Amino acid sequence: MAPARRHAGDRARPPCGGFHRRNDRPLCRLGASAGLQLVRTQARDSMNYFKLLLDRIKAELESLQAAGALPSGLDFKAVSLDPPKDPRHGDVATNAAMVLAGPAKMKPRDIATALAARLTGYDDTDAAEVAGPGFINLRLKPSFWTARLSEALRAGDAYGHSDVGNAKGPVNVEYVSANPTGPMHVGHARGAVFGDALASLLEFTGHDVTREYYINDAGAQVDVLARSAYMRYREALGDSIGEIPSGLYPGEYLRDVGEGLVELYKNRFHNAPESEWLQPFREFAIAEMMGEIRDDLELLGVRHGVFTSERALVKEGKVDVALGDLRAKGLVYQGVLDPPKGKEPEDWEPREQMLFRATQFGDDTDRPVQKSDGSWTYFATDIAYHADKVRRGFRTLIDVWGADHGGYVKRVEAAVRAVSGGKAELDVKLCQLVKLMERGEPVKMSKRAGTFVTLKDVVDRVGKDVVRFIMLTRRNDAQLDFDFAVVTEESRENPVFYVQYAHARCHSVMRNAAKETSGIDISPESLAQAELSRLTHPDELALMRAIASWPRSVEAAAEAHEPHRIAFWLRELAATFHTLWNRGKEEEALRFLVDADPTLTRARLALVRACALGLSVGLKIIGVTPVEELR
RNA sequence: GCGCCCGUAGCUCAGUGGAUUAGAGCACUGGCCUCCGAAGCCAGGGGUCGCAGGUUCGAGUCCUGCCGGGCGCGCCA
Repeated sequence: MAPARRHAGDRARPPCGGFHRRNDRPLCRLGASAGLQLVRTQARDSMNYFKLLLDRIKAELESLQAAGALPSGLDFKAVSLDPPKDPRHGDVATNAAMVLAGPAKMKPRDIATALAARLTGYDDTDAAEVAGPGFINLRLKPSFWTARLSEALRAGDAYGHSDVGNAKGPVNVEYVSANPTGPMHVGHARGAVFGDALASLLEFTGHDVTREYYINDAGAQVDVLARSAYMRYREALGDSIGEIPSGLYPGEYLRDVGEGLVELYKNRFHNAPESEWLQPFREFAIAEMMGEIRDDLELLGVRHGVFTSERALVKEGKVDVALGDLRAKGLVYQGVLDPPKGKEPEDWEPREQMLFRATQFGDDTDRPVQKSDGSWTYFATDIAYHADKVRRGFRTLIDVWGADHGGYVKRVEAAVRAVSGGKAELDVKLCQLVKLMERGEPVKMSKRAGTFVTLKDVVDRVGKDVVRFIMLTRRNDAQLDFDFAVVTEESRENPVFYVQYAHARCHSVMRNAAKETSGIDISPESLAQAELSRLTHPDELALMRAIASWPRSVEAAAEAHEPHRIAFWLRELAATFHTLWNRGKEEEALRFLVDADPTLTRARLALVRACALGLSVGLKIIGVTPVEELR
């Protein structure tokens, strides 16, 4: 298995392609963040209706205090508002009475009754019922939901956008970071999509995000790459090289590199010793591989803003500096590790080496930072790399890795704590395996047999949008089956299709409206003025609720660093819409376009428009192009 | 052996800082197209949330142990 260390990818033939030739500029920054072209809005109130109602509840609690019905000096922090599991319990439920009962030295039900009485007084509230041990279940009137609908329409493409991330400082999302030794495979695609979607999600919630790729161009593997390229170089010069020796990369993809080397150097290194060609060949091959990786990432619509070269990091002495700092703090020392517990390797010998005190920061054992030849270990450069991120001002670091690097998490987390003095936090997101399937049968992959499925193969076959969506239909830490048959199917089983279909249907309605019903302005701004009180059917309300849940869902997904929630939310909204659509087939009065009643039609178009808006905003965050027509 | 992740309906999986009677899709059964896109929708059955303890007024959710699966485990990246 290729030692691809992290997953994910991104691309575009480098405007900053010269990173490994110009050591003076290891970092290239392309300002543009890919994906969303979001309207930057002024500080805006959150449209999260849970927050809105929570504020209301806290205000009423204060009124109760002012009235002497509740002791003063209570902390309302634990008061929360959530959707009840059972819809029959109303629209939202608060635990206020229960969490305050203790501190207030009152019975939960007494607090609940008093609070409920006040909450009933609002125009948009139908009922506030005390239930169970002291919950207050709120039932909201349609006017509450139409107000949310109107907000959504007025917000347009910025619906759900918020500033909650502003306060958290710059965030660095490092993803893909595939080794520049060969083409990317499906596993990389998952990391690429995950990282990119997460970055977009964070941007959408007001975070200052940098998308970063770490180029692992300093290890022994890139020497292997250079030697492999040398074989292909000789091959291109007409030598009969036979089978690629084991230990080198046999891939056909290096033939182009060999030819490129001939073009560049002619036969200059044909019979030269390795010491002469290793470095130039390495640089050339790495540049070529990174070019391919960037091209592949471009296919997926993934673009990083910053590429950091490991080799440059070392050359600039950043590792020496970082380790020197740690040494000065007494966090690096010469020592001998205990053998791994339980299973002792046969060739185990106690060995004195330079160690980082990872145990002081939550790791299980201290970790070596220097090899016996005096060069730094991979971990040492990683310490320096993360120290550099901290130095650049990031306080939240997110690394997206393949699950096979799980054993590495603790030590890097420890390193980040150590180099930042606890000021920065690292969240490592591990992406589990992707299993390629064909109608339920695993697709066999073997690099040797040439049945290796690359990222490009997959994207070429099913398209960028399908790959992106499917990669987010499972949590990152769960294995994912990617079935070629299913993901190209046009049925409910295929979530990409299902969501796109809902979006297309919305636009179909609007197209018909523009065509058949003259004089209706279907722009969101105009529809926000529609007489939304005409929307009263339970399924219409259900759709309004689904749309209204967006701001809270985005915030929660961003906070949890879980972009898959966006994909789930989209399916939910699509399902709610399909239900309402079909209601119109059963009952003609529920169709969206009612010729005899333009006012009603306008209100329903507002609902459809907002639904399309929700679907498209969500799709854009995960990098899927919303389509207005399927065919 | 140690560490991390996972274990929810026959299958694949959600479950939002613990809270009122645990959800969806698939599969299975039965319905819905002279009608805005039936590529869709509706209805029905189906679960000791791996097991055992613990914390709590309350645990799928937090803690401990065990069982099962995945990944990793000193100068590889």
